[in-house]
Amino acid sequence: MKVAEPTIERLVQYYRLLSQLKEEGRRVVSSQEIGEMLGLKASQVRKDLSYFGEIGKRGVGYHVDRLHQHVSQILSHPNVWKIGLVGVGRLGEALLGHKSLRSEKFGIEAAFDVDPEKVGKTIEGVPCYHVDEMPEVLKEKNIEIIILTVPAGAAQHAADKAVASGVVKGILSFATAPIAVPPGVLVYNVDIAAELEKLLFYLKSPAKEH
Amino acid sequence: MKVAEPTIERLVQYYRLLSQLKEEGRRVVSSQEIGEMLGLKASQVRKDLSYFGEIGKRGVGYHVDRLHQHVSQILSHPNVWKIGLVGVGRLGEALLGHKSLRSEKFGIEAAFDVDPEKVGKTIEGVPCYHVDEMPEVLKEKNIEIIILTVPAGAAQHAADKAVASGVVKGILSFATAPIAVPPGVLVYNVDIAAELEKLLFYLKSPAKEH
DNA sequence: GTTTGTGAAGGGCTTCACAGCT
DNA sequence: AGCTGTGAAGCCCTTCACAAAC
Repeated sequence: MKVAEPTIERLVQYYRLLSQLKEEGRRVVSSQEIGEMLGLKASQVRKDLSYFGEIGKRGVGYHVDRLHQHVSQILSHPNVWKIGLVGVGRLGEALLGHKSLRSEKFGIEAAFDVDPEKVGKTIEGVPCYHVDEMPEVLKEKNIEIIILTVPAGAAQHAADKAVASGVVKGILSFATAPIAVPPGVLVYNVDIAAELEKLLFYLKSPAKEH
Repeated sequence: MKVAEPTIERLVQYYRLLSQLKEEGRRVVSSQEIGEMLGLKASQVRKDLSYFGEIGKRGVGYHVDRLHQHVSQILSHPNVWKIGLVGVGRLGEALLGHKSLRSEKFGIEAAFDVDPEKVGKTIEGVPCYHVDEMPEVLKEKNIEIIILTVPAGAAQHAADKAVASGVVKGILSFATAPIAVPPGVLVYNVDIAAELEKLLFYLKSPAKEH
């Protein structure tokens, strides 16, 4: 089954909204209502949800509990992902303690840095190792995901070292530098500075509403 | 002139790369080379750069200095943007000290929180005010951009308060909740948890290389 | 010969519009 | 009558391919 990336992004939003509606005791919701709450067209919502089978009831809408479980199923994975975080600077430390990076579905199991002040300590409940120990620790703990929060200049080197372990399948990078990886490894970039620059550009030249 | 959002995002990358090439003393670069360094097709690079006039030399390539200045011009703005950061938690504090959010083109001028421990202090060189003081401080300092790093539950309220000042034009939100703003205010979202979920989804069901 | 600039083609995501259930 | 599911249309961005410039 082929699913577009924007659809997956919205599914995460649907999931959050449905969790909330469920808590509020809401039983049924329409694509129209979901759209209004998330700023999307109703047709977009229906198309997204229809990719994974007919789940709504025509003339009625979507049953909140049922849809919640359905979306959860789509986003679920068989095993619990183990994550390693490389670069325990301010941003890295912030992410180590970030609530949305803790769940029953994944968790940060190890941190890595070069600072002797940090190596050997436990930060936000996560043990910190030296970057040189990465290959062994990643293999030992079977860590398949890496969060990269190192300075741009160190990003490629850190990525290489992580990938060399042979167990890393995906990297979420916050570095403002493009990183190259061998085929089979998936990289997503979160470029905070670029997001800000985009915002500033469209504020300068008023064009469209995002 | 109509410019696509993905183009602006890439322009930021071109700018960074050109700054680096300039420092290395490089004089000329081709679209092919830029593409290889950033992981883009050469035709994409040329199309992006051509939106803003003919800047390359056929048969030669792009003059690094000239192109650097040209891209800088495109991304530039007449005034220096002043930014306010709302929510001095771990993530907020990390962003206050983040190098890529400091430049001659913009800067964080004020932080806001409700924690009495933080209000009145100067954090990473930025004075911290109480959230209740936002309207006056924003107006006084003429702060037009807001970075939102508050918990999801507080995001809409904080956004409302900031927008109520009347001077805020753009919001960069890190909250995992959609925020509604009146027309004329531009919102960009950085959803870290959603990026991670996307990565995990495509790792589960091996599909395309990003 | 080399590399840019660009119209045209291609591909992918969104929106429309309506058939199909309830 | 109300709302979903979906083929078709529309729109936007990327890629191609080649003429034009050096």
